[in-house]
Amino acid sequence: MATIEPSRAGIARRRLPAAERRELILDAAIDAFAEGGYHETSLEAVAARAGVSKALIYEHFPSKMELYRGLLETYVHELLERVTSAAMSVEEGGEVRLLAGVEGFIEFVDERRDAWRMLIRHRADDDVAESFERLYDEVAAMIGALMAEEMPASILPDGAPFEFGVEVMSRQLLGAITAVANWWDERREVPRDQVVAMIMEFSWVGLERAAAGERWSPDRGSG
Amino acid sequence: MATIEPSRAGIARRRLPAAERRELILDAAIDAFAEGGYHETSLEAVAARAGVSKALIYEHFPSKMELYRGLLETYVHELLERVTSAAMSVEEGGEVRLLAGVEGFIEFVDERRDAWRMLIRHRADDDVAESFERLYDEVAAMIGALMAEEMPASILPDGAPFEFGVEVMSRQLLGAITAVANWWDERREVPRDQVVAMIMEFSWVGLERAAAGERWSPDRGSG
DNA sequence: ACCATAACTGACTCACTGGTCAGTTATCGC
DNA sequence: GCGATAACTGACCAGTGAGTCAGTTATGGT
Repeated sequence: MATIEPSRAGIARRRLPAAERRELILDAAIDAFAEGGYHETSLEAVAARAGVSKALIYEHFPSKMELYRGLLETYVHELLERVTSAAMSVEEGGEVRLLAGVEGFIEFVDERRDAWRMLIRHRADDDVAESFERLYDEVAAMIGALMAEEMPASILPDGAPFEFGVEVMSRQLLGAITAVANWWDERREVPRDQVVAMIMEFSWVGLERAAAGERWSPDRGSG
Repeated sequence: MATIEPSRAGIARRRLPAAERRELILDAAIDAFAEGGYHETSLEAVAARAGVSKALIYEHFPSKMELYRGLLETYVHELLERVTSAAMSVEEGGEVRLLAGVEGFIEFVDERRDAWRMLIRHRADDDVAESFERLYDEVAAMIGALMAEEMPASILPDGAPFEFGVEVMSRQLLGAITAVANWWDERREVPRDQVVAMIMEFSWVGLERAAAGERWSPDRGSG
């Protein structure tokens, strides 16, 4: 983006205060990692994109890994925060709350495109995968908590433990949302509302029935 | 697994016919890649696991990438084949067919644990990601085709093109299934049938309603 | 028995990249 | 002005890993 040529008035090229430079590096890093993933992106490439030397990056971050992980944590947190606060902002539970949460999620994907890509695309090595799984776990847990409020205690066949069913349900929901988000990422022309609607269409009815105590049973599938 | 020590009777240690050795290398490669992903797994490690020298691998495969991609293609194909034939083996459509497809999918995950992990875990670099996306595309397309048979022409809000809604629906389904499969991968004590039931529970009711022409509408979410 | 061939290997090259360090220079408080 | 300090860099190191090659040896067909 910003070519660091001294064209821009010639002032303020080098010697930024640490905090600012740090920010620029962070920006460059999101771009770079979103584009290529962790392993494919060399620190040199990040440095080039930020218009600084690789060595400078080490003055701001202890290692490539920490830089990446920091980014991850930040955005995992932001996504989580958005979904949670969106869902909590409505009084009612159930459908309305789910809708709010989904909207918060999709909003994040819409507005923080690079961040989303970085989160979802390449999970890099096991170290990072762990951070990434935390996103999944936390979001799923949150969804689960919301769902738990209004679900009967036995949505799982054969009376398995309660949280069990909720856990799996929320993971499926998250999986479905993620799938749509990724699809959407290459079809941005589809309006946001429609994306939300498609998610609700697929997910809500199932959850609603489950909440009402209706259960799918294998017997139904044999006639 | 097979330590190549000449302990086993001492016979037939080295000098296998090419086809057999190739198979052993392939097996070792699945294990290795499933465990660590593409980038984290060195060819040397694969070689060690197969009990041969790295150089020999190059007598069977042109590059690490080709080896990996070959594996991917093979299992993508197998998964696809399983799901398709399972779904096609039932006469009826709708729920029964979905059930069969899901069962086929979960069966694959169950029986080909390593292959599943290799497919899902680390998508490696863009080259591989492309192959991987094909899996998603193809499975989604297949599911979509099955769904299309019995869905009304307008499950998408605002009358967007037909395949559009089916495409997204099938992706959500696939996303949900994948999420459950990954969850299950660390909880193998849960019986297979229960996993299938949980998927049906979440997905079917939504699809069923959609098939019946019921649509979720944003209006519902405002009261 | 023997040799042509195919299986197989050790030891190498080469490129890349994370990380370091000694040194250079802008900048800011005085 | 002028040092002290903080921003910044080029050049380097060390580890790693893909891919190669010249050569060794088992094996099966005659």
